[in-house]
Amino acid sequence: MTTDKKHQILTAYTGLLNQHGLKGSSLDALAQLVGLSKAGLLHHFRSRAALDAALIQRLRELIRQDLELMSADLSSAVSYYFTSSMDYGSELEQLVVAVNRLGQSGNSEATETLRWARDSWYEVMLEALGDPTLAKLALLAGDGISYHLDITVDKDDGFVTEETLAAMVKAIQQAG
Amino acid sequence: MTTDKKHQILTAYTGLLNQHGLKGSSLDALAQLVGLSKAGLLHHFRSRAALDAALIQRLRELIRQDLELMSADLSSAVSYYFTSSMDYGSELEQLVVAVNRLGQSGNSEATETLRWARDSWYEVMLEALGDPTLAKLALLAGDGISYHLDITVDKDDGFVTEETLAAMVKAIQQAG
DNA sequence: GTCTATACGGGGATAGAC
DNA sequence: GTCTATCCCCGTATAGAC
Repeated sequence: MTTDKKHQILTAYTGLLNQHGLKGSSLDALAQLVGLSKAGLLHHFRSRAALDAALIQRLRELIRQDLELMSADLSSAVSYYFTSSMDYGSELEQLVVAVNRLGQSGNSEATETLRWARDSWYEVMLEALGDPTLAKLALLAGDGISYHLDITVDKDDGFVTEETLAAMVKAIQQAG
Repeated sequence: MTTDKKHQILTAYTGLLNQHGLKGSSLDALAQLVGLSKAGLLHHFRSRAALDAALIQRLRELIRQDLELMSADLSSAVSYYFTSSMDYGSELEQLVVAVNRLGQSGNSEATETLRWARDSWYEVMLEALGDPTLAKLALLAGDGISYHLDITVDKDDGFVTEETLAAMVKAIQQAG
Protein backbone atom coordinates (compact mmCIF):
# COMPACT_ATOMS: atom_id res chain seq x y z
CA MET A 1 0.00 0.00 0.00
CA THR A 2 2.52 2.56 -1.11
CA THR A 3 -0.06 4.24 -3.32
CA ASP A 4 -1.09 7.66 -2.23
CA LYS A 5 -4.77 7.90 -1.38
CA LYS A 6 -5.39 10.92 -3.56
CA HIS A 7 -3.89 9.14 -6.54
CA GLN A 8 -6.03 6.12 -5.85
CA ILE A 9 -9.15 8.27 -5.77
CA LEU A 10 -8.26 9.98 -9.04
CA THR A 11 -7.70 6.64 -10.73
CA ALA A 12 -11.09 5.38 -9.56
CA TYR A 13 -12.75 8.61 -10.66
CA THR A 14 -11.18 8.28 -14.09
CA GLY A 15 -12.56 4.78 -14.41
CA LEU A 16 -16.04 5.88 -13.38
CA LEU A 17 -16.09 8.71 -15.91
CA ASN A 18 -14.96 6.34 -18.65
CA GLN A 19 -17.58 3.74 -17.91
CA HIS A 20 -20.58 5.75 -16.81
CA GLY A 21 -20.06 9.37 -17.82
CA LEU A 22 -20.33 12.36 -15.55
CA LYS A 23 -23.90 11.68 -14.50
CA GLY A 24 -22.97 8.22 -13.32
CA SER A 25 -19.91 9.42 -11.44
CA SER A 26 -21.45 10.67 -8.21
CA LEU A 27 -19.45 11.22 -5.07
CA ASP A 28 -21.41 8.38 -3.52
CA ALA A 29 -20.38 5.98 -6.25
CA LEU A 30 -16.78 7.13 -6.11
CA ALA A 31 -16.63 6.88 -2.32
CA GLN A 32 -17.96 3.36 -2.43
CA LEU A 33 -15.44 2.40 -5.10
CA VAL A 34 -12.49 3.47 -2.99
CA GLY A 35 -14.01 2.16 0.24
CA LEU A 36 -14.85 5.45 1.89
CA SER A 37 -17.92 7.32 2.99
CA LYS A 38 -18.87 10.46 1.14
CA ALA A 39 -17.53 12.62 3.97
CA GLY A 40 -14.33 10.60 4.05
CA LEU A 41 -13.86 11.20 0.36
CA LEU A 42 -14.52 14.91 0.72
CA HIS A 43 -11.75 15.06 3.29
CA HIS A 44 -9.26 14.45 0.47
CA PHE A 45 -10.93 16.68 -2.08
CA ARG A 46 -12.95 19.57 -0.72
CA SER A 47 -15.50 19.46 -3.53
CA ARG A 48 -16.30 17.97 -6.88
CA ALA A 49 -14.70 20.99 -8.52
CA ALA A 50 -11.45 20.28 -6.69
CA LEU A 51 -11.62 16.69 -7.87
CA ASP A 52 -12.10 17.77 -11.48
CA ALA A 53 -9.26 20.27 -11.28
CA ALA A 54 -6.88 17.64 -9.92
CA LEU A 55 -7.86 15.23 -12.69
CA ILE A 56 -7.12 17.83 -15.32
CA GLN A 57 -3.74 18.62 -13.76
CA ARG A 58 -2.86 14.94 -13.77
CA LEU A 59 -3.70 14.77 -17.46
CA ARG A 60 -1.48 17.74 -18.24
CA GLU A 61 1.44 16.01 -16.53
CA LEU A 62 0.97 12.80 -18.47
CA ILE A 63 0.64 14.64 -21.76
CA ARG A 64 3.91 16.46 -21.15
CA GLN A 65 5.60 13.12 -20.59
CA ASP A 66 3.94 11.66 -23.67
CA LEU A 67 5.08 14.55 -25.85
CA GLU A 68 8.65 13.94 -24.81
CA LEU A 69 8.44 10.26 -25.64
CA MET A 70 6.81 10.95 -28.98
CA SER A 71 9.33 13.62 -29.91
CA ALA A 72 12.26 11.39 -28.99
CA ASP A 73 11.84 9.26 -32.12
CA LEU A 74 10.15 11.16 -34.91
CA SER A 75 10.42 8.28 -37.38
CA SER A 76 7.93 6.29 -35.34
CA ALA A 77 5.80 9.21 -34.17
CA VAL A 78 2.75 8.34 -36.26
CA SER A 79 2.82 4.72 -35.29
CA TYR A 80 3.28 5.74 -31.68
CA TYR A 81 0.30 8.08 -31.76
CA PHE A 82 -1.99 5.49 -33.36
CA THR A 83 -0.93 2.76 -30.99
CA SER A 84 -1.41 5.04 -27.99
CA SER A 85 -4.87 5.99 -29.20
CA MET A 86 -5.86 2.35 -29.26
CA ASP A 87 -4.33 1.59 -25.89
CA TYR A 88 -7.60 2.30 -24.12
CA GLY A 89 -6.39 0.78 -20.89
CA SER A 90 -3.51 3.19 -20.40
CA GLU A 91 -3.80 5.90 -17.81
CA LEU A 92 -3.26 8.58 -20.42
CA GLU A 93 -5.97 7.39 -22.78
CA GLN A 94 -8.43 6.93 -19.94
CA LEU A 95 -7.67 10.40 -18.65
CA VAL A 96 -8.22 11.92 -22.07
CA VAL A 97 -11.65 10.33 -22.22
CA ALA A 98 -12.46 11.33 -18.65
CA VAL A 99 -11.48 14.95 -19.15
CA ASN A 100 -13.36 14.98 -22.40
CA ARG A 101 -16.48 14.05 -20.44
CA LEU A 102 -15.90 17.01 -18.14
CA GLY A 103 -15.53 19.28 -21.14
CA GLN A 104 -18.77 18.04 -22.63
CA SER A 105 -20.57 19.14 -19.51
CA GLY A 106 -19.23 22.65 -19.62
CA ASN A 107 -15.86 22.54 -17.83
CA SER A 108 -13.87 25.06 -19.85
CA GLU A 109 -10.55 24.18 -18.22
CA ALA A 110 -11.09 20.68 -19.57
CA THR A 111 -11.70 21.80 -23.14
CA GLU A 112 -8.77 24.21 -23.00
CA THR A 113 -6.48 21.41 -21.85
CA LEU A 114 -7.62 19.14 -24.64
CA ARG A 115 -7.14 21.87 -27.20
CA TRP A 116 -3.64 22.51 -25.91
CA ALA A 117 -2.96 18.77 -26.14
CA ARG A 118 -4.18 18.64 -29.71
CA ASP A 119 -2.01 21.57 -30.74
CA SER A 120 1.03 20.08 -29.03
CA TRP A 121 0.58 16.67 -30.63
CA TYR A 122 0.05 18.33 -33.97
CA GLU A 123 3.37 20.14 -33.70
CA VAL A 124 5.19 16.84 -33.28
CA MET A 125 3.20 15.25 -36.10
CA LEU A 126 4.12 18.10 -38.39
CA GLU A 127 7.78 17.70 -37.54
CA ALA A 128 7.54 13.97 -38.15
CA LEU A 129 5.68 14.10 -41.46
CA GLY A 130 6.74 17.44 -42.84
CA ASP A 131 3.34 18.10 -44.38
CA PRO A 132 0.40 19.86 -42.72
CA THR A 133 -2.26 17.88 -44.57
CA LEU A 134 -0.80 14.51 -43.68
CA ALA A 135 -0.11 15.63 -40.13
CA LYS A 136 -3.73 16.62 -39.64
CA LEU A 137 -4.95 13.47 -41.32
CA ALA A 138 -2.86 11.37 -38.96
CA LEU A 139 -3.96 13.32 -35.92
CA LEU A 140 -7.64 13.15 -36.84
CA ALA A 141 -7.48 9.44 -37.57
CA GLY A 142 -5.89 8.82 -34.20
CA ASP A 143 -8.62 10.79 -32.53
CA GLY A 144 -11.18 8.87 -34.57
CA ILE A 145 -9.83 5.73 -32.94
CA SER A 146 -10.40 7.24 -29.51
CA TYR A 147 -13.89 8.24 -30.57
CA HIS A 148 -14.65 4.71 -31.64
CA LEU A 149 -13.93 3.42 -28.19
CA ASP A 150 -17.10 5.22 -27.18
CA ILE A 151 -19.30 3.09 -29.37
CA THR A 152 -17.88 -0.34 -28.76
CA VAL A 153 -19.05 -2.31 -25.80
CA ASP A 154 -16.05 -4.49 -25.17
CA LYS A 155 -13.68 -1.82 -26.52
CA ASP A 156 -12.50 -4.16 -29.23
CA ASP A 157 -15.01 -5.18 -31.85
CA GLY A 158 -12.41 -5.84 -34.51
CA PHE A 159 -12.97 -2.74 -36.60
CA VAL A 160 -9.46 -1.48 -35.99
CA THR A 161 -6.83 -4.16 -35.46
CA GLU A 162 -3.09 -3.79 -35.07
CA GLU A 163 -2.71 -4.82 -38.70
CA THR A 164 -5.12 -2.09 -39.76
CA LEU A 165 -3.11 0.35 -37.72
CA ALA A 166 0.18 -0.64 -39.30
CA ALA A 167 -1.30 -0.45 -42.78
CA MET A 168 -2.67 3.03 -42.12
CA VAL A 169 0.69 4.25 -40.88
CA LYS A 170 2.29 2.90 -44.04
CA ALA A 171 -0.30 4.55 -46.26
CA ILE A 172 0.25 7.92 -44.62
CA GLN A 173 4.03 7.72 -44.78
CA GLN A 174 3.98 6.65 -48.41
CA ALA A 175 1.74 9.54 -49.31
CA GLY A 176 4.48 11.91 -48.22
CA MET B 1 -46.52 26.74 -36.86
CA THR B 2 -46.74 23.66 -39.00
CA THR B 3 -44.01 22.00 -36.99
CA ASP B 4 -45.14 19.09 -34.92
CA LYS B 5 -44.64 19.63 -31.21
CA LYS B 6 -42.86 16.34 -30.68
CA HIS B 7 -40.39 17.19 -33.39
CA GLN B 8 -39.80 20.60 -31.86
CA ILE B 9 -39.08 19.03 -28.50
CA LEU B 10 -36.64 16.54 -29.98
CA THR B 11 -34.78 19.31 -31.76
CA ALA B 12 -34.47 21.30 -28.56
CA TYR B 13 -33.36 18.20 -26.66
CA THR B 14 -30.69 17.55 -29.27
CA GLY B 15 -29.37 21.06 -28.86
CA LEU B 16 -29.27 20.75 -25.10
CA LEU B 17 -27.33 17.49 -25.24
CA ASN B 18 -24.85 19.02 -27.65
CA GLN B 19 -24.23 22.08 -25.54
CA HIS B 20 -24.48 20.83 -21.99
CA GLY B 21 -24.26 17.05 -22.02
CA LEU B 22 -26.70 14.67 -20.40
CA LYS B 23 -26.30 16.08 -16.92
CA GLY B 24 -27.22 19.54 -18.13
CA SER B 25 -30.20 18.33 -20.13
CA SER B 26 -32.83 18.06 -17.44
CA LEU B 27 -36.54 17.92 -18.19
CA ASP B 28 -36.83 21.30 -16.49
CA ALA B 29 -34.30 22.85 -18.84
CA LEU B 30 -35.91 21.23 -21.85
CA ALA B 31 -39.41 22.26 -20.84
CA GLN B 32 -38.31 25.85 -20.42
CA LEU B 33 -36.59 25.79 -23.80
CA VAL B 34 -39.76 24.76 -25.61
CA GLY B 35 -42.00 26.96 -23.50
CA LEU B 36 -43.74 24.29 -21.48
CA SER B 37 -43.96 23.21 -17.88
CA LYS B 38 -42.37 19.94 -16.91
CA ALA B 39 -45.74 18.26 -16.75
CA GLY B 40 -46.67 19.72 -20.11
CA LEU B 41 -43.51 18.24 -21.58
CA LEU B 42 -44.18 14.85 -20.04
CA HIS B 43 -47.55 14.82 -21.74
CA HIS B 44 -45.74 14.42 -25.08
CA PHE B 45 -43.12 11.98 -23.86
CA ARG B 46 -44.07 9.75 -20.95
CA SER B 47 -40.58 9.66 -19.49
CA ARG B 48 -36.97 10.52 -20.16
CA ALA B 49 -36.47 7.01 -21.49
CA ALA B 50 -39.21 7.59 -24.06
CA LEU B 51 -37.52 10.83 -25.07
CA ASP B 52 -34.19 9.08 -25.54
CA ALA B 53 -35.74 6.28 -27.56
CA ALA B 54 -37.44 8.76 -29.88
CA LEU B 55 -34.19 10.64 -30.38
CA ILE B 56 -32.41 7.45 -31.35
CA GLN B 57 -35.15 6.51 -33.79
CA ARG B 58 -34.91 9.93 -35.40
CA LEU B 59 -31.18 9.44 -35.83
CA ARG B 60 -31.69 6.07 -37.49
CA GLU B 61 -34.04 7.67 -40.00
CA LEU B 62 -31.60 10.42 -40.88
CA ILE B 63 -28.73 7.99 -41.24
CA ARG B 64 -30.72 5.88 -43.66
CA GLN B 65 -31.33 8.98 -45.77
CA ASP B 66 -27.68 9.96 -45.52
CA LEU B 67 -26.50 6.55 -46.66
CA GLU B 68 -28.63 6.82 -49.76
CA LEU B 69 -27.24 10.23 -50.61
CA MET B 70 -23.69 9.11 -50.03
CA SER B 71 -24.11 5.95 -52.07
CA ALA B 72 -25.65 7.85 -54.96
CA ASP B 73 -22.30 9.32 -56.02
CA LEU B 74 -19.41 7.15 -54.95
CA SER B 75 -16.81 9.36 -56.60
CA SER B 76 -17.50 12.10 -54.07
CA ALA B 77 -18.28 9.84 -51.12
CA VAL B 78 -15.12 10.69 -49.15
CA SER B 79 -15.52 14.40 -49.68
CA TYR B 80 -19.18 14.10 -48.74
CA TYR B 81 -18.39 12.27 -45.50
CA PHE B 82 -15.72 14.77 -44.46
CA THR B 83 -17.88 17.75 -45.25
CA SER B 84 -20.82 16.25 -43.37
CA SER B 85 -18.63 15.60 -40.36
CA MET B 86 -17.67 19.25 -40.25
CA ASP B 87 -21.22 20.46 -40.76
CA TYR B 88 -21.80 20.65 -37.02
CA GLY B 89 -25.00 22.64 -37.45
CA SER B 90 -26.82 19.97 -39.43
CA GLU B 91 -29.50 17.94 -37.76
CA LEU B 92 -27.69 14.72 -38.54
CA GLU B 93 -24.37 15.77 -37.04
CA GLN B 94 -26.06 17.19 -33.96
CA LEU B 95 -28.03 14.02 -33.50
CA VAL B 96 -24.91 11.89 -33.76
CA VAL B 97 -23.32 13.91 -30.98
CA ALA B 98 -26.48 13.84 -28.88
CA VAL B 99 -26.91 10.09 -29.18
CA ASN B 100 -23.23 9.64 -28.46
CA ARG B 101 -23.81 11.43 -25.16
CA LEU B 102 -26.58 8.97 -24.34
CA GLY B 103 -24.28 6.09 -25.13
CA GLN B 104 -21.57 7.47 -22.89
CA SER B 105 -23.97 7.33 -19.98
CA GLY B 106 -24.86 3.72 -20.51
CA ASN B 107 -27.69 3.68 -23.05
CA SER B 108 -26.91 0.54 -25.01
CA GLU B 109 -29.45 1.23 -27.74
CA ALA B 110 -27.50 4.40 -28.43
CA THR B 111 -24.15 2.66 -28.77
CA GLU B 112 -25.68 -0.08 -30.92
CA THR B 113 -27.13 2.51 -33.25
CA LEU B 114 -23.80 4.29 -33.58
CA ARG B 115 -22.01 1.04 -34.26
CA TRP B 116 -24.53 0.18 -36.94
CA ALA B 117 -24.00 3.62 -38.44
CA ARG B 118 -20.26 3.18 -38.49
CA ASP B 119 -20.51 -0.20 -40.18
CA SER B 120 -22.94 1.15 -42.75
CA TRP B 121 -20.82 4.17 -43.58
CA TYR B 122 -17.78 1.95 -43.80
CA GLU B 123 -19.47 -0.25 -46.39
CA VAL B 124 -20.01 2.76 -48.63
CA MET B 125 -16.46 4.00 -48.04
CA LEU B 126 -15.09 0.62 -49.01
CA GLU B 127 -17.11 0.65 -52.20
CA ALA B 128 -15.91 4.15 -52.98
CA LEU B 129 -12.21 3.61 -52.29
CA GLY B 130 -11.81 -0.09 -53.00
CA ASP B 131 -9.29 -0.53 -50.21
CA PRO B 132 -10.04 -1.44 -46.58
CA THR B 133 -7.10 0.48 -45.15
CA LEU B 134 -7.94 3.71 -46.94
CA ALA B 135 -11.63 3.27 -46.20
CA LYS B 136 -10.94 2.95 -42.49
CA LEU B 137 -8.49 5.82 -42.58
CA ALA B 138 -11.10 8.05 -44.19
CA LEU B 139 -13.81 6.97 -41.79
CA LEU B 140 -11.64 7.48 -38.73
CA ALA B 141 -10.46 10.89 -39.89
CA GLY B 142 -14.06 11.97 -40.43
CA ASP B 143 -14.92 10.82 -36.94
CA GLY B 144 -11.86 12.63 -35.65
CA ILE B 145 -13.36 15.80 -37.05
CA SER B 146 -16.56 15.16 -35.09
CA TYR B 147 -14.50 14.48 -32.02
CA HIS B 148 -12.73 17.78 -32.39
CA LEU B 149 -15.99 19.65 -32.22
CA ASP B 150 -16.07 18.59 -28.58
CA ILE B 151 -12.97 20.52 -27.71
CA THR B 152 -13.53 23.74 -29.58
CA VAL B 153 -15.57 26.45 -27.98
CA ASP B 154 -16.83 28.26 -31.02
CA LYS B 155 -16.83 25.05 -33.07
CA ASP B 156 -14.36 26.54 -35.52
CA ASP B 157 -10.91 27.34 -34.24
CA GLY B 158 -9.27 27.01 -37.62
CA PHE B 159 -7.61 23.66 -37.11
CA VAL B 160 -9.61 22.06 -39.88
CA THR B 161 -10.63 24.37 -42.71
CA GLU B 162 -12.36 23.55 -45.96
CA GLU B 163 -8.99 23.73 -47.69
CA THR B 164 -7.55 21.21 -45.23
CA LEU B 165 -10.53 19.01 -45.91
CA ALA B 166 -10.08 19.13 -49.66
CA ALA B 167 -6.36 18.44 -49.35
CA MET B 168 -7.01 15.41 -47.15
CA VAL B 169 -9.52 14.00 -49.61
CA LYS B 170 -6.97 14.38 -52.37
CA ALA B 171 -4.24 12.70 -50.33
CA ILE B 172 -6.45 9.71 -49.61
CA GLN B 173 -7.60 9.32 -53.19
CA GLN B 174 -4.07 9.58 -54.54
CA ALA B 175 -2.88 6.93 -52.12
CA GLY B 176 -5.23 4.44 -53.80
C1' DG C 1 -52.89 20.11 -23.70
C1' DT C 2 -51.23 22.63 -20.32
C1' DC C 3 -51.02 24.12 -15.77
C1' DT C 4 -49.92 24.02 -10.22
C1' DA C 5 -48.90 21.26 -6.55
C1' DT C 6 -46.74 17.54 -4.62
C1' DA C 7 -44.25 13.17 -3.66
C1' DC C 8 -39.94 10.88 -3.72
C1' DG C 9 -35.19 9.85 -4.39
C1' DG C 10 -30.42 11.27 -5.38
C1' DG C 11 -26.41 14.40 -5.30
C1' DG C 12 -23.31 17.80 -3.00
C1' DA C 13 -21.83 19.48 1.08
C1' DT C 14 -21.30 20.46 6.29
C1' DA C 15 -21.36 19.44 11.52
C1' DG C 16 -19.69 17.04 14.96
C1' DA C 17 -18.45 12.48 17.20
C1' DC C 18 -14.75 9.05 17.34
C1' DG D 1 -8.95 10.35 8.73
C1' DT D 2 -13.05 8.43 8.80
C1' DC D 3 -17.53 7.95 10.33
C1' DT D 4 -23.00 9.01 10.99
C1' DA D 5 -26.41 12.27 10.65
C1' DT D 6 -28.37 15.99 8.49
C1' DC D 7 -29.50 19.85 5.28
C1' DC D 8 -30.92 21.65 0.99
C1' DC D 9 -31.33 21.64 -3.82
C1' DC D 10 -32.40 19.38 -8.11
C1' DG D 11 -34.42 15.86 -11.14
C1' DT D 12 -38.16 12.58 -12.38
C1' DA D 13 -42.73 11.55 -12.23
C1' DT D 14 -47.77 11.69 -10.87
C1' DA D 15 -52.38 13.79 -9.40
C1' DG D 16 -55.79 16.60 -10.35
C1' DA D 17 -57.67 21.29 -11.74
C1' DC D 18 -58.58 24.22 -15.84
